[in-house]
Amino acid sequence: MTRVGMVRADARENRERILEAARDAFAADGSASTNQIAQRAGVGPGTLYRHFPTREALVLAVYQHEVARIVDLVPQLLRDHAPVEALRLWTTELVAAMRAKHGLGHALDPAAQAAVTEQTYGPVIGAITTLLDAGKSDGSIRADADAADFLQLTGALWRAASGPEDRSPRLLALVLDGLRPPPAR
Amino acid sequence: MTRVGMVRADARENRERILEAARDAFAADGSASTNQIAQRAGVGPGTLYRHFPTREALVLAVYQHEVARIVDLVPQLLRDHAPVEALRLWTTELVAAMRAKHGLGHALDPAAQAAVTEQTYGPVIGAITTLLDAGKSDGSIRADADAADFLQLTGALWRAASGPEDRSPRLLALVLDGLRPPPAR
DNA sequence: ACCTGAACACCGTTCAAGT
DNA sequence: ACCTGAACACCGTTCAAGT
Repeated sequence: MTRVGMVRADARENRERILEAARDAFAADGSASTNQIAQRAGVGPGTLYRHFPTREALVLAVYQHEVARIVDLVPQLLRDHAPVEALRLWTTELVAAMRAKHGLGHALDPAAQAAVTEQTYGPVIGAITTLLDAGKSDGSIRADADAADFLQLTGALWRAASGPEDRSPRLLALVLDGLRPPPAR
Repeated sequence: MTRVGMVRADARENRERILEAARDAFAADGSASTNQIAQRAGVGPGTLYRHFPTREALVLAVYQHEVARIVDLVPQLLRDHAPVEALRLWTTELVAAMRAKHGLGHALDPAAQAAVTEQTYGPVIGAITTLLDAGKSDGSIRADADAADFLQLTGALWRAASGPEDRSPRLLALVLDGLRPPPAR
């Protein structure tokens, strides 16, 4: 009873091992070759190309995997911390990941970069919205705080993180202060 | 009487032709190969590498050439236009050039990108300072306008220019309005 | 001094042959 | 259905041989 969507176990395992090898290889060197990654994953180059039809597709998959991981952090953070602190920790994680993966971006032409943004924008906005809503509920974040605005500012953060000294924690603190409700009068 | 710094005429010509071929090739396709460029310039690959020891060095030279060209535009613009209009035209040119060369940036690792910035920052700040000073002299630009601030805002401009519709002219108009002196009271 | 172009090691990608 | 790995066209870069 073979069904559509049925995948052989070895194929699924190979896919996972290639993705993992790619993540490690890219972390060490953004310009790691597909053949190197295939070898590191213990598969032939043909197998890599069966799962990811171009180098770009592989890079994109690594990005999406990373974004999904960070988005999934939200519930745990909200369980363990107050909303503003959860938002601070989550944003720190996001900036660190963007910084680590930044070298990868250079391997992508503008079209591919647009694809990444499009694929990841929704989930990231969703995560920020959840975090902001938690703060709005308990009054620690002002009611008109906007997720898209916050993400825009986050873009400035990772540029600040790329300098000689990492000024991003200070900037992040500043932004978070700006989200606090105005003092009652 | 051979002197240090003496260069054979054919060498100088080759250098210029390679640079020109590289500029054209990169404009069409940021990932044009060095061998293609050498062929386009009518020289052997070895000649290209004699003048530019790595691909990166060639890309850097193209950038610097372009920035120098734009910086050199300033006197002409100030002769033909009022300071604020000169600044507007000059910035438009800079943003257009940055946009055209943006694909090139992707071919550079972060270290090389830092090198570009370092090499070009001084002259660009100089050009902006000249333009702002002209406006301060005739009272069309406020006295505390700062060249570094203006350049920072320009960075945001070429990001705005990369979107589906080019919002940069509107943003530039806004920034220029901000440079006007405060109304007398 | 400088130029040429064959050559090198390696790249992303393909595909015939296997299981 | 999926995997292997030799092979292809091309990349950035080098270097012996020419002028």
